[in-house]
Amino acid sequence: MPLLLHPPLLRFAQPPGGLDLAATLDCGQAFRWRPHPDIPGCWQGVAGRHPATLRMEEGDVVLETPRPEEAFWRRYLDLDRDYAAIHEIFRGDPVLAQALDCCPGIRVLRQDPWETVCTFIISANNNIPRIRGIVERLCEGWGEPLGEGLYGFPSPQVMARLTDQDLAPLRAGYRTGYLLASARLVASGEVDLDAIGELPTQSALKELCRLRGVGVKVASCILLFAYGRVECVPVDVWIRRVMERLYPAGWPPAVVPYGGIAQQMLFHQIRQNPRLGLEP
DNA sequence: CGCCAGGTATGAT
DNA sequence: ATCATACATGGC
Repeated sequence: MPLLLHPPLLRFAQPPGGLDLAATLDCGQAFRWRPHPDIPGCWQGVAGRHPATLRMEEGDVVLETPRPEEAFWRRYLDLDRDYAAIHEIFRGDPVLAQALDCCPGIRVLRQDPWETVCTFIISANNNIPRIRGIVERLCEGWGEPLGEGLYGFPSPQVMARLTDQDLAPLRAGYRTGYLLASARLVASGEVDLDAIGELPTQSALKELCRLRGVGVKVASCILLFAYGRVECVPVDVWIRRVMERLYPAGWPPAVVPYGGIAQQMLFHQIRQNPRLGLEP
């Protein structure tokens, strides 16, 4: 069997601050990556309409993908952001220093906005394995075939024409209606996801909340995980507990501009060890 | 059976 | 404005 599913190779020199693929691709910000069944440390999946297999080699990122779209992947993996400098700031705070020891190479992705809208609508009051399953069935049913059993994420135009019955196989429950209503708002241009990228964070948040099934928390996830607004902090039950307990006055001032990255590290750490947020 | 899962929408104070 | 409750589904 070929080692390389997607022969054309793309290689990026070790980014500042490093990259931990497992921590980054499997930490609850993206739902379409899975460990390669045979090759340890290797991940395969789809970003938007771009399939790929990823692995690390001596600190470098190595990507197998049908077309070598370097700019796309550089942006997707946030390789141009200096995480080493951000880690330096986090080192000044005992809690974040500890989180950093736990997951040093975690990065915040810049995913496709529409895909992120949908995956986080689905995430509400749901668990991660089930979110994965619903997203997978959505793409297999309505996404563009990309070969090798992979599918792109269906566009808002395609989803806007679907019915409740079309999406019944997803088993998404009441979120199905939210997906369809949101697809129609985006497809009609009533909510403009490109324009939102140019808005100040507060206005962008408000605009995203016009979508069905999108409240403040989901909107924050979209700004953080699709638009690179790393100051945005999605507050779920876990993070709320941690913040109340450990940062009653909010982040240290130097951390504020990178609160979303700090949040992501803490979330990852909690998932590995649920103690952090809970006890005295 | 009841509880929970990266919440949100809705209607009542 | 704040607060309680229902909401589909599946795993434990």
